[in-house]
Amino acid sequence: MAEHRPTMNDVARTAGVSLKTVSRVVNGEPTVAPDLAARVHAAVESLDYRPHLGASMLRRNDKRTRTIGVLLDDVSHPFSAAVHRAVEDEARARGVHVLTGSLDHDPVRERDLAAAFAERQTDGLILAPTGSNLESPTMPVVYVDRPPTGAAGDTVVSTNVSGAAGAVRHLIAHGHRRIGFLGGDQHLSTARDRHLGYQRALGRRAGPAVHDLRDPTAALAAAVAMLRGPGSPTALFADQSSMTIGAVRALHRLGRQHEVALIGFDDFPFADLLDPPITVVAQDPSRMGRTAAAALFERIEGYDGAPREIRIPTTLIARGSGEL
Amino acid sequence: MAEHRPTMNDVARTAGVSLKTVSRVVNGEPTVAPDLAARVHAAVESLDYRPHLGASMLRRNDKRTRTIGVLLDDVSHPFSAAVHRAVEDEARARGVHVLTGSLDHDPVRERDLAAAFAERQTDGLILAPTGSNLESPTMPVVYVDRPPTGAAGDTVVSTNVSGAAGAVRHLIAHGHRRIGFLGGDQHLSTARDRHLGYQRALGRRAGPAVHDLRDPTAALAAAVAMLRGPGSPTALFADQSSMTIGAVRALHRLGRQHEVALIGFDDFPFADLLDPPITVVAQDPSRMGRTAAAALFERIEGYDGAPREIRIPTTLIARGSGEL
DNA sequence: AAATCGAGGGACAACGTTGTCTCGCAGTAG
DNA sequence: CTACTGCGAGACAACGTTGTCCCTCGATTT
Repeated sequence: MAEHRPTMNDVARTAGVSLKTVSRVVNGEPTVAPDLAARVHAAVESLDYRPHLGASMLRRNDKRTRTIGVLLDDVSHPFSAAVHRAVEDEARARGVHVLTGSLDHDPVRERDLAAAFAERQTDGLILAPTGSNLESPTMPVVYVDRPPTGAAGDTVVSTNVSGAAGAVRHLIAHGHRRIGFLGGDQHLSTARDRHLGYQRALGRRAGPAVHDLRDPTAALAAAVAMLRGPGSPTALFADQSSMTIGAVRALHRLGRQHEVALIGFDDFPFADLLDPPITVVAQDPSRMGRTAAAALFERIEGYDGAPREIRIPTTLIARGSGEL
Repeated sequence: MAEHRPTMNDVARTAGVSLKTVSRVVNGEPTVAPDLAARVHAAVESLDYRPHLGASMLRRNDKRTRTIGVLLDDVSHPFSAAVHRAVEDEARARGVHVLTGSLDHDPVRERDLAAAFAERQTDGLILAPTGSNLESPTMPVVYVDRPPTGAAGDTVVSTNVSGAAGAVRHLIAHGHRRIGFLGGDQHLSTARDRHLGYQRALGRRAGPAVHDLRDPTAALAAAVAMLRGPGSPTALFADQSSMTIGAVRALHRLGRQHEVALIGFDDFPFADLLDPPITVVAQDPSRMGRTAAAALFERIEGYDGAPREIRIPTTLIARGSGEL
């Protein structure tokens, strides 16, 4: 015959009890006699019965799916990956599973995936917003890395302005006056905030700045041009790790890695093994992920306070490249 | 009133058609008059109706959930993260979503998560097996990075033996005779295979070997001990990136990074920026992920051939640390 | 010994959707 | 003018599970 998934009815028949009793046992209700429960468990084992999640969800439509969605820029990027892992750990502690997606800063993908997750009835969403306006979400959402545009919700961000300002002040304290800025996509508030911190620390002395760099290669080219140009800076500030990598490559290519200072925003692996070791403003992506997950689960549990902005402090890790 | 999710019935009422017609429109059946379809679409929009996935799955129980599971060692590890991203891209191209989990080499977690995903009715699973015996899975599974124990299935692996042997032969060709081995958990076939490649290339000349190193710190200590001990090797081979990092730190700490050669299995970010740049046997995790996903989708589509072992070639990237 | 009580367990309906069947109606042929 | 065809659309049942209600049966009380 056609083999079909065993149902509660099948279990009930082999255990010699009623359908409802099986349901009780499976759901752990206490009002079942021990011997019956044992018979049911045995039948479940022998048939390899698994409850049909769809049917269960249908009947008690209040039930959580115990699944959340996590939409980040790129799950293979170290920052996103660390956030993802931290969220997963928090979720696991609560028996919740995680659906993931990489957005690559594409608003269309953001909208599609958010809608798909909504349809799948995830209980909530952790989102690194692309910056386009989003429709008001149909489930709890916590934003991470940057605030949403055109919506409100709990947001977990790094202290971008003060972190960048601290880095630049560190350079100033070591005697630098001409400090170049290498920045990514200005549509993202992180890039804007870090540039703002840079400007605040320098005031009128703000040096050459290049924005909207797409990748390390673009940053490399921009850094080389900046260092060869007139009024060549004595120090560089890079607003994210891919910019920092480009800057490192540029300095090595020019052979000036020991005479031009460099501080990067966001730590990266092996920064301490380079020559010179790279001074960075470290974010704490694990803590950001944990915090975002904790906030999301509070919302899922029903907390209904005003949107919160949670700022995770950055740490200046002086390794030698910024103190030249 | 209690606000509840709009149902097809609500849509039917506002559109002034029957329940079934709404079902037809939502499912894109062609036999609906255009004006009715338009009315239904308008009603769907205005009510923000979303089909209830559970109910849908219940009725047509053949339907795919269009979700797969991906269980890797640690989604924040660069190798796993790259595999994950590649799988996600393949899945997206097919309109499939991805549930993730990090196993941390824990067989309990592997079993729990695989069972949970099965219950959620994922269409398939991509798994980096922990090495414990697993029960025969209830859905298509493709193994990645290493083959399963006590089960059979499509498996996507790197050419571990020949890759490691090639690296060691590279060292031999540059005059090295005493070559130390730094290896991870021998329960994993990757560690065993890479050690086997090392042994094959060296034959009777196999040098000092340390196994079961847990992390870079352990590898650092082992490398220092090895280099200070009698018959100190002139070259090191590290069987995975965390071992390589430990070896790099050890060489730097001893100040011998320019006199002891080093080749690591698995590339890592910025290996080319270190001093000296690190020669590695690069895996291709993106291709492994894409290949695994492609194989999984073939299985999901019903392909039922014998289990395949797909070997993804490694590439020796000579950067300077292995040619001292 | 009769009445009461409580707990275990079963019958039944309902969740939101889709497959099947049927019906109505317009268009066409006989 | 009737009969037939075909297509669009509605009525109804069914998917597997859980909530509600009720019944049974043994134990306790008076």
